[in-house]
Amino acid sequence: MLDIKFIRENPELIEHAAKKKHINFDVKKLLRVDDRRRELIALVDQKRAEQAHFSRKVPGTTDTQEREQIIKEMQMLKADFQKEEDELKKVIQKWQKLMLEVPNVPDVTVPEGKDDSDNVEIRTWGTPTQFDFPVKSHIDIMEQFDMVDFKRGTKVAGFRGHILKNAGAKLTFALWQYTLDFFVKKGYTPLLVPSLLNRETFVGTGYLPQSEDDLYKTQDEQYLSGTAEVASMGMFMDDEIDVTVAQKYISFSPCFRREAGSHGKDTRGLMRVHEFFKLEQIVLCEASHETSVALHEEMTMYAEELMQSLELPYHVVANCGGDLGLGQVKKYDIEAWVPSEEQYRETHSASYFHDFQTRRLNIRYRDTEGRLRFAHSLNNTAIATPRILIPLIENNQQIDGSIKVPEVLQKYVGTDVIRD
RNA sequence: GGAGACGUGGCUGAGUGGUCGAAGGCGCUGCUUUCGAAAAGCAGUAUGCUCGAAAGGGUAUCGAGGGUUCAAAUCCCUCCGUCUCCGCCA
Repeated sequence: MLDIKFIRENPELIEHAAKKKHINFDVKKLLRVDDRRRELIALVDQKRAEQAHFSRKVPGTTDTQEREQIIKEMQMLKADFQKEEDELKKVIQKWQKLMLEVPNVPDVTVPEGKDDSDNVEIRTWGTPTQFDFPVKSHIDIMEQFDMVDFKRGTKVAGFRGHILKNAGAKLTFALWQYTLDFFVKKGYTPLLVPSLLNRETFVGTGYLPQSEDDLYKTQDEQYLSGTAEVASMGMFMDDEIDVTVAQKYISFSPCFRREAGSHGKDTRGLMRVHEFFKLEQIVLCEASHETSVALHEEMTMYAEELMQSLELPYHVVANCGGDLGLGQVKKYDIEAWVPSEEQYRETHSASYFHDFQTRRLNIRYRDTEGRLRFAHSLNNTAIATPRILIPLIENNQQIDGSIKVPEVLQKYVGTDVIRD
């Protein structure tokens, strides 16, 4: 959500934002509703003031006749503006609905484009792994070592179901523990948050009402979140927080995604599954663009550092306007090299929002002048399993069929090579 | 799942239809006093919307939403949450 005053003063910026993000949004319609809203507020406030003026006379009036006269007058006054009061209620509802649809303004450095094919590579690390033997996919390797059971996974969970076994499960636990330790050393506070959440938290983080189709919903009107970001931001809803020093959290949760728009995409393997696990970086900071940018770069750097420590070749792309969410100002994706596909695939996604989320969630802090302000929020993947297993296993396959374990993971896995 | 109690400002705690955004206390801020501090005294101390250049004005908000009424913290309904007891389960 943006500040209505800002929207009113800069309608052309919102228009550009919608265009750049390839989102349909009619600013003029919002402004018309806002004009009516303010008109009605002025009118109703004035009538209410009149009413309050008379109302205050009632208790001091002991004369029954006079008293009844005042009440009669007030009855007429009330009947007079009941209509406007009812309309105001409706207009405010309409206004709030539209306000939730206003896109945040993307940064000028965000490249133009309509989808992920227009994302721009900004740097690479490492070189795509070279093999002097036929490369196997993670599916073949993992099935060979009984690290995964897709057949029984779909038996119990349906389409995209999978069960991690043996080294597949061990590697996963190792990655979680390693990543948690990594970020705790960076000063992040660990959180283990729920995924089964109420609607408000999704509206607050910007996932609803836009992406209703992507979420699983329960019969109790709760939703399953696709990222720990939702609970980690929602936990501060309506709070006054301290961001003298940016608050940094490393947050773990199961994640659920319906993948409604991706039927037929990545149907095999661990690339795109309905249920997975993720450690997420969540940061709340003061309302300063410079601070947001600096922290955005920092959290991206940390993720890169983690990838480097795992010895995984990757590149970083700046997401184009059309690939940004409603609330995102700017986003970098980290994509790891996947040998079997001979291309980079997304493993991390780092974005900042300015006060888009905190305004919806009402998360504020006091600045040095003592004024209440909406904080800024950012988030980035720390590690997402099982997806990260794909580049991890494929890039580390050996000619003898075994899988090399990256050095940093060895103490967590308990071996330097997986061979049976 | 059953029975009951409760939800008021930063905290505590009054208020059961009318001059109540809300007494008192605590805390906090400023001033007075003091060499300084404490204590004391005085003053101030919520947030949103809206009008205004500002000063300031208006209005809304007592868990949330709806209703009754000229008027709701107070009455009615729904929901959410907390606590106590019982039951059930890990």
